[in-house]
Amino acid sequence: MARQRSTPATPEASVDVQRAVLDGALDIIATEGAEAVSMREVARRAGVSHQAPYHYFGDRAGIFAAISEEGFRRFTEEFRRALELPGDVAANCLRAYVSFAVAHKGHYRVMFRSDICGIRTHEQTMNAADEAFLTLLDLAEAIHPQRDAADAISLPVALWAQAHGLATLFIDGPLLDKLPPDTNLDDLVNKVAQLTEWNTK
Amino acid sequence: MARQRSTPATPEASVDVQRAVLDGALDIIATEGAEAVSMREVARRAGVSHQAPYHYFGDRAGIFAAISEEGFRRFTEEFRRALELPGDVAANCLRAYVSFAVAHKGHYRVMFRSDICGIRTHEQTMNAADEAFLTLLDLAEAIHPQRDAADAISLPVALWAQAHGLATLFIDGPLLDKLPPDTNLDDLVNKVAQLTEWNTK
DNA sequence: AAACTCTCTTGACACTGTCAAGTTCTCTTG
DNA sequence: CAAGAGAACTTGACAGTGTCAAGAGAGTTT
Repeated sequence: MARQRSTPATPEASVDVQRAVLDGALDIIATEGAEAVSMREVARRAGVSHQAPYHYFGDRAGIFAAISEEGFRRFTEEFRRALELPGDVAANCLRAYVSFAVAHKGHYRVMFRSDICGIRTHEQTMNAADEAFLTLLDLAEAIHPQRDAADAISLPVALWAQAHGLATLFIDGPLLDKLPPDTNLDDLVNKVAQLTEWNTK
Repeated sequence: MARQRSTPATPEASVDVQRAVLDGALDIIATEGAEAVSMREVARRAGVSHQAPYHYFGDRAGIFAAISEEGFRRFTEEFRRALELPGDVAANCLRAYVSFAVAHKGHYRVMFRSDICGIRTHEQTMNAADEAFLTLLDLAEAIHPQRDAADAISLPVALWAQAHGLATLFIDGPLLDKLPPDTNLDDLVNKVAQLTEWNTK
């Protein structure tokens, strides 16, 4: 009832449809997984014809690419904030990484599925992913500024692996079934952070 | 030409069909991803009718469950071997974990996709996964035997996250695009292992 | 030889992604 | 202010999909 306009072909309305399609897809991905996303189902949820989503996104892959692009942009924002917090920067960033994955399950699931994320096929998605990767390099730099220039990649990879592994185990892996039922995930992330020392010799 | 028998309804032949279905599916998963697996395509590759795979596996989920069960069993074997190697046990196991994922991409991709792995729905798959998890606990025990019994889970989780993160970044993530083209993956795994110290205070 | 079971096959159904071709509205241009 | 352009859709069609239902033909058991 908020919107007065009822003419559908305005730019404003088109944003609504785009958003509704993405939100519908995200909801399906978060609850049922990416496989369950069908063009016709998201169209149905958005209250448009089965062909309307094609107008904006080209095809199914286009929807996933849009989702992962949005995900990478939001991720970059949140991760940058964590980078500037006072205290243990590695622990802060690990927390931020895992929090993002848990809070934006739909986005995260698409972002790190190379078969559907669209990084290789959609330029804007690739750019967004590149920017996210830069924040990771910044974290490595913050942890160990004067590291060997010839091996600038090992520490970022190690950091990323830990965070990504934890995140995917939480949202998709069988880990949750293995934990004691009263486990607090934040505490666990903190403990893992405490347990880890990066040997920067 | 190796097989003389041409009667299809023998137990021997049925094993062939089962195996052919799984191998066909694994090939599709490793090259195109799990989405691309269709009952009719694996049937076609196995040279049987589109309904034959249902006889053995019930449905699509049944094929994935069989694949991840097989994957967990093989994984347990290989990981146990690494546990008993001389030298740095953490590094050995990290190498074994990542090697398994890279060498058995099809299996690994299914094993750690909670939406299709069948751990929650297929008992035998769950049992195989449980056994694999036990090997991980053994690794943690080998690294730090006298750790706090009240927090027996943090170290296994930290180890698992690192290995799983590295493995998934290698086989599915955008990491490979970020690495210098001449990077040796084994070397990188070794460097990550060297970089990591578990703070067992 | 009859019944049963295992290993499949054929046929049908609703559903899917996507191509092609309208249709309806808004906005710009003359 | 009429005409055209273009955006934002819709309707229709097609081949391909997962899966249910109902067999068919071997082999084994009784």
